[in-house]
Amino acid sequence: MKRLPADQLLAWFAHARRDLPWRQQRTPWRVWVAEIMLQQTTALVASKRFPEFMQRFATPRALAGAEESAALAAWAGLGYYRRVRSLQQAARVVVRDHAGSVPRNEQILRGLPGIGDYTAAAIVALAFNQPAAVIDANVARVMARWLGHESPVNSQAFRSAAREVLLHSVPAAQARNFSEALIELGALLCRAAAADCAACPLARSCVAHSTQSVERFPHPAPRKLSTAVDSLRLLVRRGRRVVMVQRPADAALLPGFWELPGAWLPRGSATDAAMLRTLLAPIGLKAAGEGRVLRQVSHSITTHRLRCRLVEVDARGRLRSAALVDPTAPQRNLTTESAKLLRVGAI
DNA sequence: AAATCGTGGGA
DNA sequence: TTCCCAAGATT
Repeated sequence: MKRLPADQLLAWFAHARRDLPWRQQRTPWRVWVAEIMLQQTTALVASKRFPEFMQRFATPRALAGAEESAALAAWAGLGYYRRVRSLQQAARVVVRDHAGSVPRNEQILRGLPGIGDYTAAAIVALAFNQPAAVIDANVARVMARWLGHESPVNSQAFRSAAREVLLHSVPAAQARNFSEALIELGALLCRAAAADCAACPLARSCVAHSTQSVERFPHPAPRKLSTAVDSLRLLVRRGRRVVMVQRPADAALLPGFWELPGAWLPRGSATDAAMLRTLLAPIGLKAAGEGRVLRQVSHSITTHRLRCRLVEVDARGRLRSAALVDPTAPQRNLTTESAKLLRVGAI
């Protein structure tokens, strides 16, 4: 079987390696948290948030013992909040079943909430220097090109081919550097849009490069289309505070988060007095007048593109199922959409 | 197993 | 502005 040129890869990594926060004081817990934070999140964003999160939750035990709202607050703005909820659940399992230390076994790790094939392999390799098939989007792209594999990167055929080559190529004592080097190679050289083959230590043996077809691999995934939505958010003042409501605990989207009262509406919906009445009635309020638009921001949530308008409304009534919050110092976990509407300048 | 979950940043 | 991407997991 073809084998990746590990020595050349490691030599390249030795000088190209970026100095990222999670590569300092490497411990299993720091590796784990970093891998979760980096899921679908750029290294630039994660590097700004990682140090503070680790300071706040320095051990699995620290996170396990915290309130969920504190964990969410430390994750605010990173998105995919299920990640931190799962991480906290997993930390509790580790405290309960593993005396608070991160398991070294890939299968045990794989069974913890929020840890899939990639993250289990990454922890084993990067934290414990054990050989594993660490295949993230970067490595998948590198391997698809290097092998010239025609199958989609999420196919079983490609995955098993890549896994076999990786496990056959990884130097037993260099699992950490080898695995991290391939990720780094994908991030720095073998990028999706533009590959820098001239600098690549794998180019000599790369099928895509030798056939001048790097841009053909991997085959692009079909585009998911997004929906345009108008989000109407109401600003109802009570002195210095404003009315906020909490999303249901079983909501598919952002469960348990607080936000300004309002709704998502089909793009172009009328925002007349009747609409205000409909939105305010559930929280016991009755609008006086039509309200006025204070500002508009754009935001997107997975497949939805939101145009968010903040409408100030005078309303009376006895508040139900809602809370009064100081918008300059919100104590609760807000949706980013509402936070954006309140953040832009003073209201 | 295709659809869904958030967000910031760069092109 | 708009589009696309970024160290995936879950159902």
